[in-house]
Amino acid sequence: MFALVDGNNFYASCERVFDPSIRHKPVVVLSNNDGCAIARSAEAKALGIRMGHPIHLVEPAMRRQLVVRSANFTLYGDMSARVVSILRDASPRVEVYSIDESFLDMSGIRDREGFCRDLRERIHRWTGIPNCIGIAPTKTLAKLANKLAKSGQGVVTLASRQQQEIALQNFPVGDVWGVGKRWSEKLASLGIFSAAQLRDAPTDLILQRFGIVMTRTQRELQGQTCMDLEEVEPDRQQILVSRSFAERVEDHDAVAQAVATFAVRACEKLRRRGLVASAVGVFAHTDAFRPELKQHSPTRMISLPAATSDSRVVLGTVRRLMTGLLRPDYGYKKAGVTLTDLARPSELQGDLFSPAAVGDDRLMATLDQINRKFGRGVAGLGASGWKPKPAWGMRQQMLSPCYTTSVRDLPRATC
DNA sequence: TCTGGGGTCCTAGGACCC
DNA sequence: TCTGGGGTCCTAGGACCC
Repeated sequence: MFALVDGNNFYASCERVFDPSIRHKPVVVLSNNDGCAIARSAEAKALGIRMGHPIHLVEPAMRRQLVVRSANFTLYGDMSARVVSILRDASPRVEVYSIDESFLDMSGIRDREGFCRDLRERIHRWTGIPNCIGIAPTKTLAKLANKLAKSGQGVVTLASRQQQEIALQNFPVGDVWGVGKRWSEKLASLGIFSAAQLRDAPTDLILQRFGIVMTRTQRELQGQTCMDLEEVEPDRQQILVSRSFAERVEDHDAVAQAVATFAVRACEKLRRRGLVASAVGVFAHTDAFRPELKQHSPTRMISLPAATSDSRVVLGTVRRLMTGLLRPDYGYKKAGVTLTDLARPSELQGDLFSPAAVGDDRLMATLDQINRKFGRGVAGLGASGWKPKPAWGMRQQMLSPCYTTSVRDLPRATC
């Protein structure tokens, strides 16, 4: 039996924890560059603000009613860690599925509903994050139960066949975990509209039309566990750092500096996970939302002679990849760096004549330590350019303080 | 003026091997 | 004239997730 704990409107709720003045207002959190809505409070949803909707397309009159915030992932990540620590305290087996969702193993717990009600209350009281919990024999059903819990009850159990029957009859198939927009359209064309209909559809038809993944979903809806709790996060296969720029950038040096910055950041992520990369890629895009402008989306990838997590090695590679990549007189709107062929250094295949991995681990560890202690970007490499306001910077005009991770941003109480 | 970022898995098709 | 069977690896594209 699984429980899925999910923070309600997570990013919007994080914004509210330290700013009571926006508690009952329609709050919208925007994506990087203040582009699209990526979280909405209940009030904002009620006003019709859709997920992923570009904020500049919202009517000005409506826009004025909203409390709009730039995404503050430092804050959300820290709040998430607080919630997870409560979960780990409550249950020995936890899978952190995303920044705002975790699965818990419910086996051995007699009064599951009571347990989850307590847990829900504790999370809210200790962190300020409202949340809901769904309980069911499979992850897919637990996700479904969680969605039902959002409409008021807070905790929903779908343990018995009877409970599942009523719930699945009325549950739109497009809201089932693993069924996206495309699949739900295709399912509709086959006369499948509800979760119950998908559960009861002929398996060979589902396999033939949708593949193995959907049949797994179907089995999970039938109550058969296909997905276990993954307590240990599997190693990444790829690390990608990319950003859209606030403005189109024609200066190739500025793009190169942006890409260098992303490469350094990607290497930090790589080292943090204890991995090394054997391939490096770069890409850039012009502004796809301006079809009248000249478009160019170059991409390049190269295998390294030896695996590394050394920023200097990756930067040198990135510099070579960037040479001649961009076209003169084109304005670029986005760029990124990918690290692939990731591995643990101990698992690398050696070579008689050259080392399996290269780089100075101690130097990099020192660099990481300095930046952890004194703040990101305190020490680094010159290729990033080091400008306080680079041409490729992000737009973040409504950023909230990092209340929980920066001493300067500690909330103040006045009396 | 303004449109995110970071992942996963599966499948089909082509190149290549013996 | 005739032209197999079995496999791997890679890539691109498509679907999904938060």
